[in-house]
Amino acid sequence: MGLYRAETYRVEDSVGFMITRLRASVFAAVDREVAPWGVSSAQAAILIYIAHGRGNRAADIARDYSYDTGSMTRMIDRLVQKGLLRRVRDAADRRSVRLELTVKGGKLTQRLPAVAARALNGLLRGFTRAELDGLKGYLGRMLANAD
Amino acid sequence: MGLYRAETYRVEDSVGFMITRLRASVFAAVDREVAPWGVSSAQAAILIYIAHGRGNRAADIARDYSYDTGSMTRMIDRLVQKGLLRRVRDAADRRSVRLELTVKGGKLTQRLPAVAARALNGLLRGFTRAELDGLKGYLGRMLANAD
DNA sequence: GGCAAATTACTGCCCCGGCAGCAATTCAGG
DNA sequence: CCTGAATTGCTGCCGGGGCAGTAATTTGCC
Repeated sequence: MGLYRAETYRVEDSVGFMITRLRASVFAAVDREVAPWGVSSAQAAILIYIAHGRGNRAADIARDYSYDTGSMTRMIDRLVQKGLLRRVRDAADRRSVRLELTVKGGKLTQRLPAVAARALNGLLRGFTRAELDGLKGYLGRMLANAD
Repeated sequence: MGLYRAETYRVEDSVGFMITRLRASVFAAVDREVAPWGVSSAQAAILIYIAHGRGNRAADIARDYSYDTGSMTRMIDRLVQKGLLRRVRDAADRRSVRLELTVKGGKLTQRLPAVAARALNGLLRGFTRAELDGLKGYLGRMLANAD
């Protein structure tokens, strides 16, 4: 009854394999673009999140990006070590650590959206707006099925 | 001119973010299914490749799956350690190591395609054949743009 | 008010994967 | 035949990410 059957299953035909490969390509493309600024694509996503004022605690990012909080801690470690982010203990709720962009981090982050957009547009060469919406619709439906 | 613009760029709207999330969901779904047999989704893909007789050297798998050969070495290490795979030095070309399924590995691998198919079908609930083809078409076009 | 439950951050341990560099081996051209 | 190039597999090092467990703190409920 399903679309994939055991007898004819080939890894390379599976949508899982294609997505794994494409994810690697997206990472590589964005990494290439942001590398001159000394950050990775995953790090850039964190910086943009904070710069947009969407939240400033590790738990916020972990929730919105579906990340593990343990991974977040280490991700922030790397950004702090690069001098782009600062940890400030929250006086009101002392369990929390507020994340603040340093001056250097703020300047850098202004550049990142344009750079990320360029990388994605390269991968979407030849796509119409409607096709992108169609693709995102398919991805959204699979994500909904995953819950 | 591109579909994404710096001024309106939001990480969660980007197709890159959705693909990253979906890849994690696919991994998690397949991992859940194959976990009872003591392997991961990535390991299952290697075993299926070998069982299908598509090639039996690390370099073959690395090429067809777009993997790094260093990663392959470690992946094979884990499968050998679990007693599912055996390394046999090739007498004809002594640079090569032929990979052979052990009896235990062969028995296990027979089960894997059905299990992987079930996981994918769960993620594709509600998809028609045409929609799956449409999705794969989009993914294929992005992959082609990445080269 | 006091105690249980939830939240936040962190840590250790694991798997996955890229890059660069290496040694052994094979192959191809002069 | 011999030397340089290519291939194969391995290693160290790094970033990314999940899971489980822990300590500190806050919150909610009796």
